[in-house]
Amino acid sequence: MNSVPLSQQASARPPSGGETGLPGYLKGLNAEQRAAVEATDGPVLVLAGAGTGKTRVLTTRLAHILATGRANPWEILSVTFTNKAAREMKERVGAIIGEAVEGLPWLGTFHSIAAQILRRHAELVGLKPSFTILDTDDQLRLIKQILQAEGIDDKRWTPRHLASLIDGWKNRGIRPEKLGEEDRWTFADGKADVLYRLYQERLKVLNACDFGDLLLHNLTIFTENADVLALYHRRFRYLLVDEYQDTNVCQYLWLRLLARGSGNVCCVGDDDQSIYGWRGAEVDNILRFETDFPGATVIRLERNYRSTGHILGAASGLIRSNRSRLGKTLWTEDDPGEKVQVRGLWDGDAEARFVADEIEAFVRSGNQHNDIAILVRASWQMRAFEDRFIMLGLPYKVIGGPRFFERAEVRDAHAYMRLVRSAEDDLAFERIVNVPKRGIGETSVQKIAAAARSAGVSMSEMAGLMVQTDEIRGKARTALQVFLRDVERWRAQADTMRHDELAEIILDESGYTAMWREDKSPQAAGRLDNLKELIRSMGGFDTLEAYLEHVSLVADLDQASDGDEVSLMTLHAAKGLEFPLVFLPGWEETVFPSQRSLDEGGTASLEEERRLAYVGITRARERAIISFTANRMIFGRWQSVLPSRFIDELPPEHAEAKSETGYYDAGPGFAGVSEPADPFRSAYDSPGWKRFKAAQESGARRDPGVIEGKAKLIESGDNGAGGFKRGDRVFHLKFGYGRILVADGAKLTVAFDKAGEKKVVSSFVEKA
DNA sequence: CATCGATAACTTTTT
DNA sequence: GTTATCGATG
Repeated sequence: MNSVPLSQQASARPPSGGETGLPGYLKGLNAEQRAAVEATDGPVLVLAGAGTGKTRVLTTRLAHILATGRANPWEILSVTFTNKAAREMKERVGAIIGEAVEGLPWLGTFHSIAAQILRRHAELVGLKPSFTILDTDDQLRLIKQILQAEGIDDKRWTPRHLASLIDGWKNRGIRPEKLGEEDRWTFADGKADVLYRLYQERLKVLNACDFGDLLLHNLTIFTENADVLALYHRRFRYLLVDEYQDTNVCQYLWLRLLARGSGNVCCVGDDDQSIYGWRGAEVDNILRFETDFPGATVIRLERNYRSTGHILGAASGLIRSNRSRLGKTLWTEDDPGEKVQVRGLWDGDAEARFVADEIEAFVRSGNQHNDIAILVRASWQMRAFEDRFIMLGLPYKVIGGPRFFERAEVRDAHAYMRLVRSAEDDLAFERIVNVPKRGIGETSVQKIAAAARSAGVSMSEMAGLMVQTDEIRGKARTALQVFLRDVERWRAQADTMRHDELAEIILDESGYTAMWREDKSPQAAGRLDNLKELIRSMGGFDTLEAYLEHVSLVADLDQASDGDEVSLMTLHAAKGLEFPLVFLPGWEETVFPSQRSLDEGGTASLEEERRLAYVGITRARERAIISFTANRMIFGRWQSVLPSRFIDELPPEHAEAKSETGYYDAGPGFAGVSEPADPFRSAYDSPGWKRFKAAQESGARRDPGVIEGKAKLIESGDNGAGGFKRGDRVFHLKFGYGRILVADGAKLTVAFDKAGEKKVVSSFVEKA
């Protein structure tokens, strides 16, 4: 997923070892790394700082246990957080051992392993082994239905809110009956426990569970069935946990139960890189490790093989402001390199221009776009960069972003398949009875739902009954008849046909593909491509079940990682990656640290923001460039903003403010530049200055008169190269259809139907 | 029952 | 600035 070529991924570059008589895989590890590999028995905590060769230690350790015959591949439980990490580990262990690692059946993410276990013992928690795993979307719709059924105002108490509460409880291992008195009152005037229970009951009826249930059900099974737990105690002789700082309470309890068997549990992590507190991760888990597992060996990896001295110095200085941490001191033998740069800009557009200019200069001096990443706090910040890059024709890719399996068209297609596979799947039924529009409206669906629920049968079944009565009339009735008959037919075909072929037929015959083909919106083409991609990726699985399991546990499809492109992503998505040049824009109070972290959560959440900053800086190998602006458009409104406190916390000896324009020199107190009068601040606050800068900086963009003036001038020069000329209709992947206003060589000014007037490079559009 | 327009609510971060 | 939702109209 989203990967950068291997050469760019975290990789230790230890000194070449001169040891002889050692197994090859141990050579080249430094003393601490080797200790971490060889401490196989008992509880071990490896505190692996950024860039200290964590993945290498983990994979070598696994290889070591196998190579020394301490355990068979199926006796090792290795858990990671992301599928990417799991995949990488499989690959690297395979490379060391030199054979296929299909034999590591218990290497995977927490969720995929929990799902595996749950499928084997589903009956113990009242599910059938074929249970479906709901995604957030299904979950929300289910909760909404429950709220409506209970007569709760779903505006005042949003499904989203309840979903996040339930999620939080599950993360902490709390089942409905154990919900505390005070938690009850967190939602709908004391009804929280009732709603939580109803939700769980409804899941059971649907033979489904949500993400949090995967682990929570495991916990229930283990605590209530000693024999089952004993089975896994016997099975797992070694436990290996990656990114331990990201575990939540439920995952921690799960691990503790399993570790009670062999006692050989090795957790690798970095408390300074704990950035998932908002979804239940407990830094405490790693901070408490030594008390939780008495007699634990703790090994610190502090030698960094990734970044220059200044980058490490800046990052270390920053993270020192955090109070709750175990404390590590990263060091390197590399050059100090160049200081971390800090740049102040006027607004977001200026920042994007600055970054793009720096990128072009960097590439001109012989570097690759692939060597560069821009890391932002939140995805809305990406827009300014994308706009600029599109205009310049600068190649870039967004890592993370909207995910394939969560796209509406993909989920619709899945719903069709789910319904064909199982008539019981009410959520799937509801989702697509009327997609594409068949004339079966809200009222009909509600009628079916109500009747089905009171009769205790599935909606499909109830619909089948109702078309034979006068319950539903007219257009809706015939449409429903046709729909049910179609589903029946597909279901009959399912036995004799490959599942990907069938999927194609379903999408065709249901009119779903046609719906998008007739859609003229800019995204329609992309959606059709996604459907094609979906069919293609289904082909890679033996059964429909295997495919559906995959999509519910894997967040994304592998992105083709070819092409020389700048990477644009959030700080969260950047964890584990590294780049020679890293841009860290948007370092302003309320943006980073985010408003939310300032409003709620107190010190803990501010410290998490700081860790995020730390993660950002430590992604850089050679250069890190931090920037902030004086004005930022937030919610479509211009606000003047202050430089982030994190900038003040950078040690002056490792960071420097660079300024060319002269209107900004240094942030308040930054870099030891003491400016008692603080001219910068006062200048910024002066309205006159603002008006002046606003006029000067952004006149061209914000004043339509200027643009038109320029446009007219060039227009008279008429057509440009590339076969595009004024008046041509064009299509752009992001902006949709539009008409060319100005063609100036490869630079086009296009009035897009939806997106408005944009400047783009001709290679980004095609004739419509 | 569907379509269009207005309005309100909103943005972290994701297995 | 956008996207989801709601209400009035065809």
